[in-house]
Amino acid sequence: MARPRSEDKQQALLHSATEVIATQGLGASTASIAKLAGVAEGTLFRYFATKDILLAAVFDYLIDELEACLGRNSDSSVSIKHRTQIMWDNYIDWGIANPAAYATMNQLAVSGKLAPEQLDKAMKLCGEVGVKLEAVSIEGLSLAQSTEFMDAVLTAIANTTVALATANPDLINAYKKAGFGVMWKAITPDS
Amino acid sequence: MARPRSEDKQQALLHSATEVIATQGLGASTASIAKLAGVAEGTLFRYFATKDILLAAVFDYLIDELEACLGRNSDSSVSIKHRTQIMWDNYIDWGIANPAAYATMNQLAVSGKLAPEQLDKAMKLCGEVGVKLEAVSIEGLSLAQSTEFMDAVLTAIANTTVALATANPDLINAYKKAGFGVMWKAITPDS
Amino acid sequence: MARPRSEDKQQALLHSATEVIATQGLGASTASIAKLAGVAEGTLFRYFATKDILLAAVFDYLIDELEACLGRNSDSSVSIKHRTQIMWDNYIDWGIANPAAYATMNQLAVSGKLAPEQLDKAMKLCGEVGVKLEAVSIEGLSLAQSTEFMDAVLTAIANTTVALATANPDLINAYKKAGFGVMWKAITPDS
Amino acid sequence: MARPRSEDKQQALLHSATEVIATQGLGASTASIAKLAGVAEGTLFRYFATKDILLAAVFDYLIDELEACLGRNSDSSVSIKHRTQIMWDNYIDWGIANPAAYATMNQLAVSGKLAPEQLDKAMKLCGEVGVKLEAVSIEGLSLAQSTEFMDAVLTAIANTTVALATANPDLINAYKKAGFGVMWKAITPDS
DNA sequence: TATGAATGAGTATTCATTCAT
DNA sequence: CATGAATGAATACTCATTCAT
Repeated sequence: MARPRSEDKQQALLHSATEVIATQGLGASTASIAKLAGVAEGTLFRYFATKDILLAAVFDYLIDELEACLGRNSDSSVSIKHRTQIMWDNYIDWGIANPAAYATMNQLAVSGKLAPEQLDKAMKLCGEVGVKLEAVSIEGLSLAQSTEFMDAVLTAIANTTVALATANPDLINAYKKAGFGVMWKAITPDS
Repeated sequence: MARPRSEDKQQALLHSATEVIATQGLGASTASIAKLAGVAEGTLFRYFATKDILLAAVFDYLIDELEACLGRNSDSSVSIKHRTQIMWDNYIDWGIANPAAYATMNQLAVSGKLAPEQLDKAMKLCGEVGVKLEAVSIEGLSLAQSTEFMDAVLTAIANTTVALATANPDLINAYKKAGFGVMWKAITPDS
Repeated sequence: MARPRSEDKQQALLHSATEVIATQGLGASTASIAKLAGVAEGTLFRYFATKDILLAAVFDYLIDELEACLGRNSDSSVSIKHRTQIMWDNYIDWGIANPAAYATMNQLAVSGKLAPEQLDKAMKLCGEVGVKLEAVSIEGLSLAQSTEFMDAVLTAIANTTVALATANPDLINAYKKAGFGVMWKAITPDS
Repeated sequence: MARPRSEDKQQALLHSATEVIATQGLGASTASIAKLAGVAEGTLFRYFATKDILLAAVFDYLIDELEACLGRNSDSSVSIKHRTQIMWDNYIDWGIANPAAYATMNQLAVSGKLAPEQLDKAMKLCGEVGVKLEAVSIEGLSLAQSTEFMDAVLTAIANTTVALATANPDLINAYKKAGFGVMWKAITPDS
């Protein structure tokens, strides 16, 4: 199975899978994904040899999309808290603006079908939001373990924020702000 | 007059479903659930008319189990923080001791197959861990919304803690403590 | 399986089966029949060892009911045509008044589950409507065969009449009269 | 570009369904129909999305076959009665020659699974046998209702004739002739 | 390379019948 | 004798995957 020609079709399939899984769950048929992508049933398997491979690719694709939206906060002229808040806002906004992507990512994350590295990468990405903080070491945990833990907590709070904000679109800004406040308190070492 | 319906079989099915779903996902077949429970395929449907009804019942069953394990911390002679920590520890311990239950609850929670009331109840239950805190009102949110948000954050941090502790059983106590610390900071209003 | 006690339950089951089959077809479950009859699932099988035996009994039961309604036209003081018309009217009226019985009889008649004798009896019964006519012998057929043929034709016309009359309740009398006219012409030998 | 959908398989399925239903009734399994047709179980559902759709298609298929066999009696040089008799004979002959088709049509006709238009078409087709007769109006019925009634009677007599002739193959010609005689008397207005 | 027809194992669910109570 | 819980084979239908065109 040589890498097939059309980049377009590959993207269309990943996008279609995101939408279909968001509404129908992981049990969504490959046929329905192919249909929404505008390709034939068999064509899907030229790009992704099995359904599980497709699902893993969807996760990677969504992580990449999310990463692209987060942007880089290399501007060091503003405070670390402010830079963090900008990334936080980007993250929440992305989640709200792409509910299908958000839902599908969650489904995949708990599906047990992803390689550990994929989940790690997702965690890391979220962690980046607060990564410039001087690393905190938690009692009883190595530095790496502490960071992993903090990343995970941050991710969890962010997802919670997205979920509630999506459910109450009128209060997006309030949730965004509240989430940031809670997150900041959670990951900031005691003074 | 006929054989009475067996409470045992109902429990066996709920338990079996928990185990099977934890390893095979929500797509686990009703046949495999019945088999592990030691009953005939058709018997499952005498107790749960459809698979979806079974799934919802599994969630309720797990919530009830969790609730029973949390216990009541009515002993008012100790500080509120200490009482909260006891419940927190119980919650984390339960999650670690029952990984199948934990995994299945998570799968169900994101499945979209549960009634809103069920999810609410789960959130409330977790929120109870910190419920004795004087309620905090978050800027821009009503009191109820603030509480809902805090409950959700608490749940998210707890789940994160369970996940990491389960993955690194040697560090259970460290994660438990770290999780509590982070959670406490997160839900405590700024002084 | 000794003949069970309750005549009532037997009748209730036959009646229930008639109603249920009329609406759900021969695939209607024994459970639903038992339920409508107000008895337990297993009880049905004390009265009718198998579903097929029940179905056959339903047919016999309906034939008996029909027979009872037709009455006897032993009053020889009126003309044969008039006596025939009275029976015809009774037959059509019964079909219209008992649509479930009529529908179920038809379903059973084409089901292939009845013994030939049962179908014969049904035909004979219908044939009785015109039985007092001097038997006509049709060219190429024995007397018995001629009678059988005439009975069948009569039955067919009667059923047709019932079907159309039921579909257009306003025109019951017109159909009844038209049906009789056609039937009479059909079975009357050429003068 | 892919394998074209096979007209053969569609026909094979319709034919197979006709045979299987004739012997096993409408409860015949889709698996058995597919097997006799020589295709996989799943293939059946590519051609007919549900069993009910298949059943309806079988009816249409049989009506078409019957129609083709009836032929046209446009030869106006012979008397109307003679032309009618030719069609009558064709109809009866078809029924006798295709007992499975005949049985299946009857089962379907009383199954309640057909659209009214389908039953209408069948009736019309049979009615065509006698259609050239000047339309008779029956007392109390509109012209359309009279025609419908006559069509139904004609169909009923024809089916009766087929049934008896099939049961007694030696007497086919006698029944055919007798049936025509009765039918002709039935539908001819009184002089 | 793209297509979609074909496949057959797998799914949830039903049901006639049995039998412990 | 009546009950209804238990059974497991059977059913309509789905779907990931293959392969002829």
